[in-house]
Amino acid sequence: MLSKKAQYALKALGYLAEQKNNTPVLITTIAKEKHIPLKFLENILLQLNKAEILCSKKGKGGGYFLVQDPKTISVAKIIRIIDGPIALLPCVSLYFYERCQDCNEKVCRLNKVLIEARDAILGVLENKMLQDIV
Amino acid sequence: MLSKKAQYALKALGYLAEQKNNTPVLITTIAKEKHIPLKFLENILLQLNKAEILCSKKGKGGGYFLVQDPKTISVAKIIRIIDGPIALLPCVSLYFYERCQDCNEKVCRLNKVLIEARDAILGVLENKMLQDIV
DNA sequence: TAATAGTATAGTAAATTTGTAGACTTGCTT
DNA sequence: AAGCAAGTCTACAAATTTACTATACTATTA
Repeated sequence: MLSKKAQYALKALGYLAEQKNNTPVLITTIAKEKHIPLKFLENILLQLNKAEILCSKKGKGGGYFLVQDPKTISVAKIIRIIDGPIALLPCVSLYFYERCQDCNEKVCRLNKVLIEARDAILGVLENKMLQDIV
Repeated sequence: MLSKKAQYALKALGYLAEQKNNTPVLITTIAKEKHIPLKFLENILLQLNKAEILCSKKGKGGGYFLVQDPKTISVAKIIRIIDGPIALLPCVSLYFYERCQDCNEKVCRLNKVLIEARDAILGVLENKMLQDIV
């Protein structure tokens, strides 16, 4: 399941993607519009900023705005930045891979099943873009 | 991601599915063979027992054994019993549905995307059986 | 009836999630 | 250059969940 944080991130990014001319929006505005706790949202936006999904402008008239075209940011990418792996176990994760102890991946049948499951869900989430959820 | 509990459940059920004649196996044996903390495993097996995935026999010569054919128990079912929803949000869960506040499902585009994602992953997990992971 | 083996309930420690506080930095405007 | 607007950073704290433990109980069978 997605965390609240990831849900908030998707909502906030959706809101930014809706803006005309990609003009800076105040954190406060996003928080109010999307009913997200202000300070929590600050953290989230900062994290997305560091991941270079969005940019900020300080001072008067500042705020957050998207850096990339909403057509090019996948839902999978956003989820990974906030929640980490999409796969059901680390041993089948593409971006957060960790070896299982107690199990030989070459032989493990569960591994094979979960790789199939991962590919199935990524088939959707990698191809759905921010634009598709506004 | 799957919890340890769900991983242990899959391992334990896999072990039971491997037994010839479906003869009762001691919790202690499963715990040792599969390196699962004994008391934790007791809870897990009890939960699977209540969900009617497996049966128990008390007294000498007792233990746990499968009630159903491993061909008929899906990986999805086991995960649901232990971890609950497979979907990414409650508002797209088939078995653990809860309405979103703050969002109209009829209009919400994220809802549509996550339903697609759910169907994709269930396409795999509902069709992979316990037998497929031993 | 003693030993075996599962049942049930509650508790606890660690980790994670969710959210808060407050001081700090940067940049715009006058 | 002053002063305010707005994002940055670090740390903390409450709530929840996860992973695991303890203990007492019940049912079965030799």
